[in-house]
Amino acid sequence: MSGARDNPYLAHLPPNQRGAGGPSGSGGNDPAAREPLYGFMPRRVKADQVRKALDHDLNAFTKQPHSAQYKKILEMRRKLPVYGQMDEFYEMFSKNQIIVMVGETGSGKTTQIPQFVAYSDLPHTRGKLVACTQPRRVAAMSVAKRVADEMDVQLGRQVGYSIRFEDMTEPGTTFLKYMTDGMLLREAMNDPNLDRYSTIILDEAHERTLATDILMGLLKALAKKRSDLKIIIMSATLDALKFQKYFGLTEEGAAPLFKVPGRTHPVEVFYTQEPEPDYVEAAIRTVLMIHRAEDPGDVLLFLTGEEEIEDACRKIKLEADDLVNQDPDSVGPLVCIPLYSSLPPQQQQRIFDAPPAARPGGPPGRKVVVSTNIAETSLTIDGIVYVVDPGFSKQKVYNPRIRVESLLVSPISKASAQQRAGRAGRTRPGKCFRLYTEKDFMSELEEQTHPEILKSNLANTVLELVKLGIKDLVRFDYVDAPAPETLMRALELLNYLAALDDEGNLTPLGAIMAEFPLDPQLAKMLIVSPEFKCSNEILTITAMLSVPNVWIRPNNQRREADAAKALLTVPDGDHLTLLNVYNNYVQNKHDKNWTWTHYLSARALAQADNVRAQLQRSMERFDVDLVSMTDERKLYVNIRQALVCGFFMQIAHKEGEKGNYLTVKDNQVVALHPSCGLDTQPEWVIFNEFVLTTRPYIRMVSDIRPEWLFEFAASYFDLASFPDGETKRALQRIMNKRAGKAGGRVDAGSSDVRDAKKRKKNK
DNA sequence: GAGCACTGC
Repeated sequence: MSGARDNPYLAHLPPNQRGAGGPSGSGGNDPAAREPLYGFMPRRVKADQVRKALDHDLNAFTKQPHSAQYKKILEMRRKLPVYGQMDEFYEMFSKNQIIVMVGETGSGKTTQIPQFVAYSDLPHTRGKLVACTQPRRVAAMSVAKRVADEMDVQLGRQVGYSIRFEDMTEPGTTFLKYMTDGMLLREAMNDPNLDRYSTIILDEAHERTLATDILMGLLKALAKKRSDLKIIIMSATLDALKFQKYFGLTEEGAAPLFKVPGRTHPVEVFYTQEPEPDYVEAAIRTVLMIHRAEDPGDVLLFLTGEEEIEDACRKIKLEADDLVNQDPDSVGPLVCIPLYSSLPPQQQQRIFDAPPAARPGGPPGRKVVVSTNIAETSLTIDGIVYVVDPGFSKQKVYNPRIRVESLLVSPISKASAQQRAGRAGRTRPGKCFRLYTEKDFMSELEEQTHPEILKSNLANTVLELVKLGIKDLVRFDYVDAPAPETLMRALELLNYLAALDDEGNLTPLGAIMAEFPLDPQLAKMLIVSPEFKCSNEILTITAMLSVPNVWIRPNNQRREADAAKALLTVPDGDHLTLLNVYNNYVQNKHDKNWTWTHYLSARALAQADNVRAQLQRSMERFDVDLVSMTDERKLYVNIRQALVCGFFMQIAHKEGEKGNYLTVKDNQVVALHPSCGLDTQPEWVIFNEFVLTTRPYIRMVSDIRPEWLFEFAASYFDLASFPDGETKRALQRIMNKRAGKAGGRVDAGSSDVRDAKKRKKNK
């Protein structure tokens, strides 16, 4: 590849001057005065050239004069640690295809490195883009905005972002794109070579999200195929060596490491002398100790969940008030603010309030934020000087045997503890109080939090990988390989859903399922629903099942909330209730108080609306008809039949009269969740969720007819494969009764929808 | 008669 030929800025130069760098000085005819990128050769750019371009009167990418704001921001950028390493960066970037980069908080890597890359790749001259992925939507949006300001361009033009529901880019103009990792993975499904990109940067790789892990595997393979593609993996320090080894393209070689110092303040860490038997009690005690004895500065306490947090906030407030009552001069006023994701945004904003003002002549006030892990990565609170870390968080665990994900309060990792401590040093030197011993920290805590790929049901991921053309899932080059049983369970499910054939190849149905941003069961149900003349309703139910719980139940208004819920409940099943709630929501959209008076989450319902619209677009794209029927009784039957086509593996059978159910095949004893709206206890039910809390519950439950199981999921309900037991005997009785009657229907579970459509059209 | 760590498509 010839740099000179690719670079339009060199075209007007005689060949002997090409690549020599533009002549300096300014004269009327000096091309460098009109062209900031004069003499730049893709991927051979030096830091000196870039510094000159940044100081140029004209914007390198728009050719417009710079704004006054640009100069101000540039001064701030010059102070970032990463800015001082520009020479080193360009040297390493020019010589290597893959770089691993570590930079602590405040190094500026997320905003600066993609810009550095843009000056080297010159993607705008080659119809390419530089991508930088983020695990979270808000990060992608806010970083893109910041970088657009730094580059003095309008957000959505040269610099943009792409997240679900919002594509803030302009094809042909945008050359620097921030995006969620999941979004890039989606793009890879339709463009496996990711040809649009000249460089791909995976930021926050140490968080090890499912999407980032899969992308790392894909990019490693892609690097061998596309020598022009450069890759940068950005991570926290502790994981760097693992990534360097993983991305070493030769047997012994490791990818080079680029290190950027952070710019944070020191944090002094304290441990307890003895293990604490009750971490919540110890945490409250520590917060009050800080309030009495430490200098002014806000406190961040990490707890595990909503209930624990609300409880702790009440207790801290009570005890702090006690202190004031005993001796008004001893301590200042204290506010305690809870923080967790299901809190409405308005209440989340309270964490940014200033601490309470001191009483006249009294000690200064203090703000205490009591938070889940959301404050560890997703939200940053300035002004925190003290962190209290009991060392626990709720973590997802997956049991592939019974296909159940549950949440368990577990000890955090060293990496997580370090991240928490770091939250104390953002504005000035801070202190971190760990409510465990130093010995336990050293010997008991794991180095890293387990990556998501080891803790999740992989049905979705496996379908994506197969769609990406990965044939051998077991031998795919994972950074950390999931348990073979997890992969087997996923393959089995996809085979029963007819997304994969018996050889593990993608079926035409599976190819469509992969295009829907849904769990495979939901995708299957939605795609077959036109056959049941209820795709309009199934679309709504699918959207409602894909968003957080829409019901709000405040502790002090439980009865009112339950009464409001009863008004919208359909006794035939929770799925029909969801449909009813959505339809009522749409009918009452003009009434701003409607969601509030019905104890419904406006946020979740708006999200359902959004998801529904997106899914509807996908349906149109793949010719899945949007149909409905007028006979309501028949409609309710058909909806539940469509449910069976997706969730036939989640059936339970009533055992005895005590309200116990037994799940089919797995034979787990479960109960209907108390939130379930059924007015009777039907013999056969279909459920969406299995939750393990005080006892095993099934949630989102609807009444079904057992005959449907044989009718719509014959291959799964082949009784020869069933373990002996009451469930099998009950199914056997129904089977025998059916055999008495003549005829049978096609198993929709294994038929191909597109063929079915064609058959219909040919009639 | 009870929950919902956090993301993402």
